Amino acid sequence: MARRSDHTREELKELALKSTEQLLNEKSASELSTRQIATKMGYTVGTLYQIFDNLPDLLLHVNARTLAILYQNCQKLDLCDQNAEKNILAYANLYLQFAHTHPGLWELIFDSNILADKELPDWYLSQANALFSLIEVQLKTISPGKSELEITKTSRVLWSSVHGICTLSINHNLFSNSACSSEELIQSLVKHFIKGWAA
Amino acid sequence: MARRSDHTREELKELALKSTEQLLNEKSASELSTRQIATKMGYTVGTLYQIFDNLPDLLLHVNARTLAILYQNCQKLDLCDQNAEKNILAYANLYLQFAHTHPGLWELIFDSNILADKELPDWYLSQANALFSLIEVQLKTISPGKSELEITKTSRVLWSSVHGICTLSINHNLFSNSACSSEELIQSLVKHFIKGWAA
DNA sequence: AGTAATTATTGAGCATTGTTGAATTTATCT
DNA sequence: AGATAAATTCAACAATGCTCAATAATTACT
Repeated sequence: MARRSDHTREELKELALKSTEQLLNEKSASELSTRQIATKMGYTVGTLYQIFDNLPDLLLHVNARTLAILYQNCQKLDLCDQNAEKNILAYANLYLQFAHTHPGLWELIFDSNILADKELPDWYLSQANALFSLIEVQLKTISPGKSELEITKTSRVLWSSVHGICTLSINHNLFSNSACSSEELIQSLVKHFIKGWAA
Repeated sequence: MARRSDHTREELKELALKSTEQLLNEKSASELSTRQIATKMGYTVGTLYQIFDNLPDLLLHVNARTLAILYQNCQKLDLCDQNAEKNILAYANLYLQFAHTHPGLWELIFDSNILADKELPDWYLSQANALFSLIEVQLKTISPGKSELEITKTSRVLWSSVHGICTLSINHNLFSNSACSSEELIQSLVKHFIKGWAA
């Protein structure tokens, strides 16, 4: 039996998230189980349910950390002051690369089944909005004249489109026979869309 | 006990697919179960496993029918000979509307967990390619000079992007606080991308 | 220090899942 | 009719998320 003073509540939370993230490096989100996570922590399921409401709740917290890491990585990029399109492409490629190197974590963010259609809490939505803001900043330098709503809309279009390319090229191989890499697709998207949008 | 001459093998297959499709009108793909499907058919699970290898196999056949319906709907559209951009937008809106009116069927197509990462068979991939071809036809009328590879690539970009917008606006409400409808996002995408691409 | 109250942890138990295979029922053929 | 073949059923298995009484460990109090 794990001694109850081995970890504080906070440490247990951290331990649970870390264990889940490790498991997601080896297997897909749908193969996760509470017993597996608990075992990896060195505890049993009961303890898990003392920290999180349920599995979807745990996974939501994993997702929050993933979004935070994505945001941090975005901020580490050394952007080019003169070329906003280049910056947006850098963001997009970072997104794509993250999806490739951490497919488990990435899939989990968009797996609506596993998250059980819970209403996303505000603290979670603001994290997502922070990522949108990065693109909006760049869009404003391209077309300072456009309205705030137009900037918002366009950031959503770009994000969703990049996301769609990641989804279809990673999870599903509907494109298998074609010789187009996802990098090429994303480059085409960003280049042509911004060209047409800024005109 | 269902009499064994009640349905032929083919009729059972049809019955299973129809029952699954009906269930997907009421609940999401992750809530499906073999026992539920069998009950709706008026049979038990064993019979189901005589027709399909397993649940992923059954769902793959459901998806094939969904793709076929999508393709049929696309062909029913009365296209405008003079305006390829308009046609592509019509395809995109049809796609979006289908996702809205049949969320269960639509989610299932892209649920990699439920399909268990099976290699997609050729007959399935060709159905998907048929849909791509529709867009390629339109793209060629816009820019007859572009190479075959460029046309292929661009159809993938457009499809994936439209798909991404559907995904993020239907399954997940990351955009909840913004006032952008998915129709607007798709219109922006198609309009600006094609403008920049054709230039 | 010793006992009582509190809190953490466990693990058996419940309903449900996909899948299998032996038993049973139904149809066909001689 | 009797035998063979095939379709259908259902009990069983392992694994799932989650719960809750029992147990163990720590703290509080006298």
